[in-house]
Amino acid sequence: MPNEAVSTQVSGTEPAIQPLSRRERVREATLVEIKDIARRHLVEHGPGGVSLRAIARDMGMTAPGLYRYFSSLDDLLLSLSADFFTELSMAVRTANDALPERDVDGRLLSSLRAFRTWALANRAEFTLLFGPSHPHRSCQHESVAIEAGRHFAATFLTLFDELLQQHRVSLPPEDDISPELSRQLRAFAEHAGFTTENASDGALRVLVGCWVRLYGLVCMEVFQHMEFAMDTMEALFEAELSDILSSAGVEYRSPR
Amino acid sequence: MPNEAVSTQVSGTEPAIQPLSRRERVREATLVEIKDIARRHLVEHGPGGVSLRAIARDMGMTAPGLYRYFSSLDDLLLSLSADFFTELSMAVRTANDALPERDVDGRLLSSLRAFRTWALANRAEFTLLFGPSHPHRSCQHESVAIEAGRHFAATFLTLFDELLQQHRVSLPPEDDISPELSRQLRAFAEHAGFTTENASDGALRVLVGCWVRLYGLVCMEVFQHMEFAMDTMEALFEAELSDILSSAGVEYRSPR
DNA sequence: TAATTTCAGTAAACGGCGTAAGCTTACGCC
DNA sequence: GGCGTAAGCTTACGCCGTTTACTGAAATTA
Repeated sequence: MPNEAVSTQVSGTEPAIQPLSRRERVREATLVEIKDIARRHLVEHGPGGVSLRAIARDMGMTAPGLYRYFSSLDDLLLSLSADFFTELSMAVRTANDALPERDVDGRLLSSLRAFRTWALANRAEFTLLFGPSHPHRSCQHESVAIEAGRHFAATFLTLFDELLQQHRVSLPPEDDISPELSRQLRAFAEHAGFTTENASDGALRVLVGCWVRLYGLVCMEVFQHMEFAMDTMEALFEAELSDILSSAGVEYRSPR
Repeated sequence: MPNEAVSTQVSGTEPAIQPLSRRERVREATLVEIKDIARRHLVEHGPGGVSLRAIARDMGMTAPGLYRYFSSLDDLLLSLSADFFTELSMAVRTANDALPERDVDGRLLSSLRAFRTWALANRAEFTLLFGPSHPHRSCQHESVAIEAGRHFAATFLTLFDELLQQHRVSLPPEDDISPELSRQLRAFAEHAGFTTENASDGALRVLVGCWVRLYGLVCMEVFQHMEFAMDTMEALFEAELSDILSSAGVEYRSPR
């Protein structure tokens, strides 16, 4: 039994070393080729414009062959989603790491801008991640993508957590938060894996408020619902960014 | 030439009286039947789950026959979009008209809640209107839908205008608005047909800010990106609504 | 080395799709 | 009664996802 593989890997993170058999190496290569081509089609024709047959044709093979790699078209798109989430996470983290650690404000600004930048440079991919969810395949365990999504969320959550560590966030008055809202905020925190001591209801309220605003802003731009009037929404984004962050006690600085 | 039709109609708004020939009546009936069934499919299978063949099958006819009514599937969906925009406009207007005219705050609150309510009761329809735009058919003159969309926007714009008439909106400091942003805000106002004297840069800034937040909030709920943590986002919506409107000088009141 | 298992990829087929071209048939008008 | 218009049909083309049964080569075992 030479070239034993995958038997004692650490977890899903990294395959420890690389005792990949030849079979497994070529399989891995085919897998990434499929995903590369699928992404190209996604970018060129949007979600819904991705088809197994066209992908297979581009690779010089037949569609049923792809079923050795993905159990369905949906499965392929889910796998792509996972990739995109980690790519987006990396983009944000990179922007974050470009600034000195103690400059929390700068890192936050930079991270949020990186989110928008990635979204605009990868509209179709963003749509897949943050656009309308499929009607039938509900949010239920689409393991890969959901896990990557959680990981992406953590990127922002830790950043926000750092902000909380420093006193500065001005929290909304306690009685502004209804019991109902409080319950839902705590449920959110739990499911998102945000269980710090610092996470008071007020802090969660601010966090979610910021996220919703950022999300709306970027969606509007990516989905092009202002296209008829604005060529780019950069200026509006910066203005809103300033507002959003000031609600979290962060001092705005213009980019560059 | 009895039963003369459509010769002297006022415009696209209403066919004046109803000198519709029998032919035209039955055609009209078929047309609404197609759209009714299409909407059912849209609701049941989402956009992308609407197919001419399935619609035709449900009506007991064949797909090519539908081309007598719509020049393509896309054309049908566009026509549906237009209908949905006017339906949504009506829902908002109805909520607005339920309160006394001088209660601007109340009418605004009621209108924004009606927007969310309609969106949640008509997820698929909302997605068609406000979800990702098709990649290839850019926003270019999709006449019917674009016109209905403009009409919908006007619903909110007039409401906001009333708010401006009364001094109360506290405008952001002038120098908070970059020249770039100013230019884009004015472009937006012009394209949206919002040309009141009251529309200072500051006012436009507040208006667009409110709209973006409302949009993001409702998108997040309709697209179910918080589903994993929150069953309903009602509480969060009310909390954000309070924030949003306070930025426009409107006093929040809880519903009912 | 020979036998055997595993598995990537194929061909054929089923049912579904949007759409174009050409034909039939009935309604509405003179 | 005759005729034009247009609604709806048939047929056809080329896409699509997915299933089934198969081939043949590589990897494993003996």
